[in-house]
Amino acid sequence: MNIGEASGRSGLPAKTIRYYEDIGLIRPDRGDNGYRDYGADDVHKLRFLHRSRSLGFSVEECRQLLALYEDKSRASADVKDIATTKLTEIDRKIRELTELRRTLEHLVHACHGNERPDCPILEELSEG
Amino acid sequence: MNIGEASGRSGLPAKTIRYYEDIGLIRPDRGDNGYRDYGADDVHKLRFLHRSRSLGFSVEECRQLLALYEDKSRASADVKDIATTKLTEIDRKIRELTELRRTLEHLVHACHGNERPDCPILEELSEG
DNA sequence: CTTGACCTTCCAGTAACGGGAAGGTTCATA
DNA sequence: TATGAACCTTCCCGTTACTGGAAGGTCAAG
Repeated sequence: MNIGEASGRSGLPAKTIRYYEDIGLIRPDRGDNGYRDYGADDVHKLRFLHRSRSLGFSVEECRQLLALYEDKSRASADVKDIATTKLTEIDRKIRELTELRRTLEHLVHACHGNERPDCPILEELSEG
Repeated sequence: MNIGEASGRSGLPAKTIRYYEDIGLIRPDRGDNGYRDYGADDVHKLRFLHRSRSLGFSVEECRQLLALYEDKSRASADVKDIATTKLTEIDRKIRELTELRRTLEHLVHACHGNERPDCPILEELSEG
């Protein structure tokens, strides 16, 4: 199938699919006309990539996961390590954002948001 | 003062300070030797930038905040609008990450992480 | 035979810097 | 006075993961 259909089936934009080929994640066949030709397994990989990217794995992590997925002799512990590390990162991000949220909300509440020029938000930003 | 001292006082790397100049956020004087020469107000602005960047405002938002900060006739409502929008964004990010976290944790718990090649994480990634 | 929807490659840009090269300046020390 | 370290300068490339667009080839329908 052409890239348009592979795009439709995988949910990834054609541009992204070409990019994934550029960086060596997939290697579709080519037709006589030069068009890329995707098989069912290619689409399967693309869906795998789509899903793991949307779960917050970086492209390089996806490359590792894909390699593990294709290596029938790999240990599931390898995969679990990657996912656990990612979980820790997500936890940290959530903590940071929550802290940020608290500070920002404090500022927003302190500002009366009227026509007068005095603004506690700017004052705190300039001193903090 | 030279860029090194401005860096030390503002907490921003010298590279970042030069970058902020490139994109027009600050305009320090220059000495006869070509060195940048920062005054107390420059450092003040740099600290303002440092603080607002660390609160999650983009550089362009910082540019707006800085303009508002320097515009003595602005209404505090303008500032509050920017901060409130940012707060909404942060809330959305926290929600997305929390959802991600839940899915990933589910996967990690489902994986026994032993030497056998079957792995629920990879299976779900390839189907999801 | 033409039109429009595909497809191709390549080039450039995004956000916000960081690394490092090549070279000038300043200051303390031998 | 020389010299070496520690500054400073500009410039260019690399990062992440794409996205947009230009210029041009291909294909199916009418």
